[in-house]
Amino acid sequence: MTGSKKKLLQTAFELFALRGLDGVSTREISQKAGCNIQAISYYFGGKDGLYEAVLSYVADFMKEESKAYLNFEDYSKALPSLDKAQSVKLLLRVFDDLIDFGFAKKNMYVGLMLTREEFAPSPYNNRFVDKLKSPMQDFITGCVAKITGLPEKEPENIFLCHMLLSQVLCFGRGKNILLKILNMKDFTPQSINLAKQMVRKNISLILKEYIKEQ
Amino acid sequence: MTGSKKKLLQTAFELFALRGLDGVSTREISQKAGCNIQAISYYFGGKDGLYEAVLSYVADFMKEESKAYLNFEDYSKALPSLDKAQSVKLLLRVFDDLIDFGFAKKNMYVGLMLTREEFAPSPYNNRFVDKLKSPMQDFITGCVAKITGLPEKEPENIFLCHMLLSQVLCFGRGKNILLKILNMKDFTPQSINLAKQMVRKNISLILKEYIKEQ
DNA sequence: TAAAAATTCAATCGTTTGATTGAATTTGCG
DNA sequence: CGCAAATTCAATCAAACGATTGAATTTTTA
Repeated sequence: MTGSKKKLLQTAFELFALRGLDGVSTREISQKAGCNIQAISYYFGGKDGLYEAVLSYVADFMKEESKAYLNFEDYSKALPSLDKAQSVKLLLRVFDDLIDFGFAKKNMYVGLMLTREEFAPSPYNNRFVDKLKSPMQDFITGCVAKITGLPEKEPENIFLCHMLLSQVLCFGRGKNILLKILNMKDFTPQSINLAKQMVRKNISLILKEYIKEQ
Repeated sequence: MTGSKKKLLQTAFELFALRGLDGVSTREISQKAGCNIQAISYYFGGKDGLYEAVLSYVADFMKEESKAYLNFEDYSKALPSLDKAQSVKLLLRVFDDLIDFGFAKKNMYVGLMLTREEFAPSPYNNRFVDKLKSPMQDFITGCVAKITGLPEKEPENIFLCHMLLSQVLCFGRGKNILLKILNMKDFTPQSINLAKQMVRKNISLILKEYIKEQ
């Protein structure tokens, strides 16, 4: 990939993540990328094409990132051979990783983009859903169903997954709000550990209760 | 308020909630409101003024709505005279109300607007923060601190509040996702009750654990 | 009812938008 | 080198944007 193309993609990525498709003009993008406006048409066929390329870029980044961890397809495959205790352990580890991911500074724009697309999906949103959202969703519902004994598609299981996941993702999504409340500039490793510890504690508490009821 | 002004405000409210300030043109608003473009300048001084007016309108709507319930200032005032069990009860009732609010169809655009402003605050966002967000935040942190015995401003207390609240708000925010997963068109009273019941169960579980540890 | 105020309207302003043109320049390759 | 492909550029386009003008109309008030 040429320098200009890469620079355009990176610049557009950050600007789109911050302000959305309608909030950024092609002129601003090209200017901040240090190249001509026409390059957008040349490389991406236009503004929409650039946005689509950005989404693909983010999806690929996540895929690459998840080679080592957060590989939900592999987790789902491993699930059948695990017992309940092991499933709980895996789920908690995944949540730990998700919190690390959400807090990592280098993932800031990725997080913004994912949140933005979740709230107001663009026509190219399937880039995320297929490669990312669905595998994660599938793993979590399957894992939780296994732990609780609930049918996977039952509303109670869906709601439970939704609630558990929201407790994890709220740290990535609410970073700025939390920093403001805590009157801090950045999260310390200690506070990240605290978040992970609290998630582990509360979620295992909830799951244990479900196991107890069986 | 004249007919045109009201119609403009209502139309702009729905369009801004769905697509944001940059996503809607004054022409579309005035057309769908059934009046001239110039009326926007006449009544609101321009597009930005209209957006500001929409935010005020939403804040007032929430204030009005919360006269009967969700009155966080009153809850905070009542807090000192409550014991721990009563505080838990109040918190759970507030969460119940929040879920009802989030699921109510008539609050759809309000919910979108609040979510949008939370994710990407406009310059007029203080309309919400002052009238709504802060009182809610204050009540919850105070209430939870009282229940758990944690200092109100301690990171652990802040994180806990954040996690608890996220479990509640996730139903309002994730409505569409949930409906899609559940393959449903609308939430039934039963499923709303299920959500409330699960929130009550999980949150009281978490809080009880904190009480136990003291 | 007549004057005044409030409201609505069509027409148009200057700007910004995304996109295109066609030429200039750089790069890769025999 | 010399040619062709790839890339970059300035200049410009039509369309959409928010805003304004000034007249027409309706409503209010005395």
